[in-house]
Amino acid sequence: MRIFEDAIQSINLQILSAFSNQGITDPASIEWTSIPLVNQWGLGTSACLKAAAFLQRSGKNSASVPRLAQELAEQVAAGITLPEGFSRVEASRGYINIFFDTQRYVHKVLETVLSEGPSYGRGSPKGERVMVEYIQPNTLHSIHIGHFRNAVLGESLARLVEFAGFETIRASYPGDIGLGVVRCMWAYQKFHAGEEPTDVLERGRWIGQVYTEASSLLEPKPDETDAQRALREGYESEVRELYHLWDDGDLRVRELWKRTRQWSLDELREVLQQLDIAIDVFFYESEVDKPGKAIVDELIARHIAEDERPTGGPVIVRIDEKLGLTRETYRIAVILRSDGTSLYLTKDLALAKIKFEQYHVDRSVYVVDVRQSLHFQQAFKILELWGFPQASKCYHLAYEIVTLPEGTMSSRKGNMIYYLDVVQEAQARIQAIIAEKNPDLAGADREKTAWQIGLGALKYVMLSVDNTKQIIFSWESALSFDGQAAPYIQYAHVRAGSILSKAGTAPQPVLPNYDLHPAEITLVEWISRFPQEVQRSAEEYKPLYMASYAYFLAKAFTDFYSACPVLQAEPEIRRTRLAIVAAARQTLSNSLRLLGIESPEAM
RNA sequence: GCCCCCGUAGCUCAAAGGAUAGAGCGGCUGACUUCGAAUCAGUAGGUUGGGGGUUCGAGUCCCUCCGGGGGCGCCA
Repeated sequence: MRIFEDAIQSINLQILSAFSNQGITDPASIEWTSIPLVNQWGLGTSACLKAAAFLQRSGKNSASVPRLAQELAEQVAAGITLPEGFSRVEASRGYINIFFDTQRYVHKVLETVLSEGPSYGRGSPKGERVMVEYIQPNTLHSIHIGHFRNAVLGESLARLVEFAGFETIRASYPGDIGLGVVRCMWAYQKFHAGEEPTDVLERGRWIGQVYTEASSLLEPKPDETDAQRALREGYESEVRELYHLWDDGDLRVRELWKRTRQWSLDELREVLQQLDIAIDVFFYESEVDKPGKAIVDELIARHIAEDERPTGGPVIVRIDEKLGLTRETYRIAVILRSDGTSLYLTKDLALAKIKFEQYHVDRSVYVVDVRQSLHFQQAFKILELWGFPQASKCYHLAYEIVTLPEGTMSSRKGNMIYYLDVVQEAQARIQAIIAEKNPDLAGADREKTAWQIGLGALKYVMLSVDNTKQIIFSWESALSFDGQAAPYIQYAHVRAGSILSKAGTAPQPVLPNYDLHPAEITLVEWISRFPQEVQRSAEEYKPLYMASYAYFLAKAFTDFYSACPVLQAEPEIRRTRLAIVAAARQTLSNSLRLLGIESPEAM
């Protein structure tokens, strides 16, 4: 909800009515953006340019569009009766610009922010239920920096969608079964049974190392000897045997599986708590294994899938053929192995059905890295062929992976960057900085603050880059805390808080009675844009917009801070500025919260 | 061969089809006796990968080429 929305609506109607008097039907609605290049506060619209183009197109006027637009703008502007809250209207270069009565506008913004507080910017209920699925780590792995990007992105998205007014369900989908998990179980029982450490975080990482070892033992080597190959193939058949035992529900294998799996889930729970992520529902791959197989049977019966098992093949869906596409697009999807065990896709089909039928979701968002794009295109198309209308409401939020300067991370190469190491290093460095810059902040307070800042900085690194772009991780850049980074935003929040606590009096939303400084106006304008940014970020599933906004808001505050004295100002000015500081602090805090980043009181 | 993503300042990245493409880092010059300098002021740096097209208007949309990354029947 934009401030002065009703007044803007009345202006829109006046413009549209002026258009329709001249037979102009395009544009059908008026859009406003902030006016660049002028040091006055208002909104501008290019509606007359569109209208002029319409007139020319329909042959009603042959003048050049810019000239015609300017004439129209002058004519329309002259006929506008400005509602209360606006000071003047002008026609400029084909645009219509309306200017706020700055003092009244500032008053209105301050009133809104200070009365709504933490709810400032919350959208009205949308009446739709959104499920955000994120955090799909394989068990028996440890959480690495790629999982971190996923978790941070998904959580921010969930917060944005929720705050924007959607009923939101946070779903996590740990991969607790599959070939990888079985390989690791195999290596554990064969080489490391009983060796595990007791500490929760240590144990999660330890089993991750066993996983790496298993991968390397089972990986074909280009220069392997016959004996090595025979050994590896022997291992491989042991793994397949183990998978079949799990599949058949063998009690001992299931017990081993549950025990090792729990180590990873314990680590996951710990990490989620650290990241301040409260998952509403955990789906496990193992739970959708059987339902998935039932679905395969159904798809075969309905002639959507083809069973090639009689001839030694798997169960497949010829998607392009079913859709009548001549160019290969969705290709052929394998939905069940020839030996009858399930695949990723088998299980995802079952999970989608559960989301639709048991959770009644209107929109289903999957936060999963870009390499799974084809998988999701296939899954959504199969759902469509299967007859789920909700398939069109499924959205794969594909994000690019986190790589290293020397290339991709992989357990095989042994160059994994683990979340726990990075966050620990970040906290250590921040503690050192606090010790130097703010020695008074000590002990447990220093540790807590260092945690808020260190983790916040890492989260911001993940959120301030578009999800379509790779992040090349280096310790150097990830742990750089200067400039456009979370600590800058947090610092602005702290500075604002410091002024308020020194002021002693509670800020009130006063009506300013002096000419506001440009830095004051710019800051209040940024504050006023917050609700729109919330909606935009949520509707386009782009936490980046909020990350970017938060920085510009902080920058506007910092500019104000260095240009406008608050506590030493004349009483009337001081009262207004205190309210602006309070509103800025509140909006900074709300923005950071939507990014999943904490707002420290001191730093 | 087919599909998807990316290409913007030296580097990392922003930019609602709109008015003169913006930040940070790095470079250079300055500012702490001031509401704490995790900061600020100033300065340098661009034919938005090339070429066509649509539009009154294109970094943004379409086509094409180049360069980089990813994916493509029984891994997830």
